[in-house]
Amino acid sequence: MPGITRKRTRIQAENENRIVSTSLDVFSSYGYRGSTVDQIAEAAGMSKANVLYYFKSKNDIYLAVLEDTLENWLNPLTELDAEGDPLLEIQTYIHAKLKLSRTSPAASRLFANEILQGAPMIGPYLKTDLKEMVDGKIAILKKWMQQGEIKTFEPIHLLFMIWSTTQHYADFAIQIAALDSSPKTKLHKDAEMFIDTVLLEGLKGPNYSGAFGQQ
Amino acid sequence: MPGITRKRTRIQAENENRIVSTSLDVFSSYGYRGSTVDQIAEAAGMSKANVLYYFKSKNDIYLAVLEDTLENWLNPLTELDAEGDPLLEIQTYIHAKLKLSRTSPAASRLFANEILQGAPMIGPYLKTDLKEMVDGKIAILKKWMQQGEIKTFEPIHLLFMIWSTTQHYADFAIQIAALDSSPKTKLHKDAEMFIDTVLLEGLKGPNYSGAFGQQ
DNA sequence: CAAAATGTTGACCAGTTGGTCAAAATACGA
DNA sequence: TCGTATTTTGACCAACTGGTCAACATTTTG
Repeated sequence: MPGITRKRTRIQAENENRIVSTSLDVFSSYGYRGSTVDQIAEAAGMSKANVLYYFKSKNDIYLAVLEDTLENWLNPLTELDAEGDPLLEIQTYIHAKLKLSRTSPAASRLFANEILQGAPMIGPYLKTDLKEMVDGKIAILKKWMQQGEIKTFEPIHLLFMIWSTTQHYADFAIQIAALDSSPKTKLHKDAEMFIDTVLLEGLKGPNYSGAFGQQ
Repeated sequence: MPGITRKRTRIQAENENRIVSTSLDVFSSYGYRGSTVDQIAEAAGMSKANVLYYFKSKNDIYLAVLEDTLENWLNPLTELDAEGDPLLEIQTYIHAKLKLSRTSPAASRLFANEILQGAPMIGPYLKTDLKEMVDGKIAILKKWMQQGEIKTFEPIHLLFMIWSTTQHYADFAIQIAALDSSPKTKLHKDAEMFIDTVLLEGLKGPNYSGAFGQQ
């Protein structure tokens, strides 16, 4: 049994990685309920029985995929630095999230699916670890507001706007493709320009004086 | 057979309505694949066989629910008026979408699920009817840009930002609840204030002179 | 190289699911 | 009230799904 053995063999490592990485595509496309172990097995190029030799249930595969993706997906927010220039920090965060949306749309859709279905797996994580990190970042935003660097508002809504706006390009890619035929590089460049222009300009507070110059 | 008879009887009308309206909750909570006819039957308070007497398949129920919801959900955009004050028109649209997100979160989630799964049902609609409407509204935004009423950018991204930001409060309600414990009325009021403050301010163009006054 | 450990899979199983059908129950018009 | 049309449902079916298992294949190791 792979789980109990002291050392992971070469084949174990290879196959577990293969299952997890190909499962991301499957789960993100069809959701948990909509994905079958047969689909995963075919995507990974092995038999269903073999998939279930490495992960004892479909749910275990799903958990492994979530864990594998979660850190990467939420990482950029940790970089938001209280000591940096406020608007530049926010812009950097936005760009990082936009880039993730472009390079890892499947990860975004995996989470969107999970949350839409009521976050049955990551619900507890949201209320503890994620909330803790978010609370820390909210404190930073509040400080910037008090310093007059950005406008004053309930800070969590800025995070919601950044998350929703950037993730939209991954989660609703099908709708976007139906409405806009421009190539993806142009689309994402335009998106970045729009968000920079509007959001960052709209955030500037009374005492703002930073890398963007006063207008 | 209910579909063929010339007149819909009272009972037919009642039951079909009941099935469609209770199915919205089911489909929006679990997605198409995750919902079962048994769940729908239980939610509607009748036997599965009876549900399938009124709709010949699960897919037909889903289509009826989508059709029933689609119009309502996309309606506010039609109101965006080329002759109105630009920022006021946009603000009105944002408020209408926020209100829908608050009063009909299930509708929002139904579409989010459908789009996430690749829009298998409404894909064609997106490329024709919706695109046509959106193109018309883009033309209005371009006019406002040329008049200097709002900043210049690729206009479709404003729609994307409004859609994503407002729908986020319905689609990601679970995550929001995990991160923010304030009552829903406060949450939505704060959201509206934030979006008004930041987005509308960020949109103002060089020649702007409207209901909001010059700052 | 041989035996022990690990890896692989077809066949199979039980539970679920979408959908059918005949028969019973109810509503309704004359 | 009675006969016809509509409504309702329990029993049933075939396809699908997650998961098991014994037998076979390959890799690793002494």
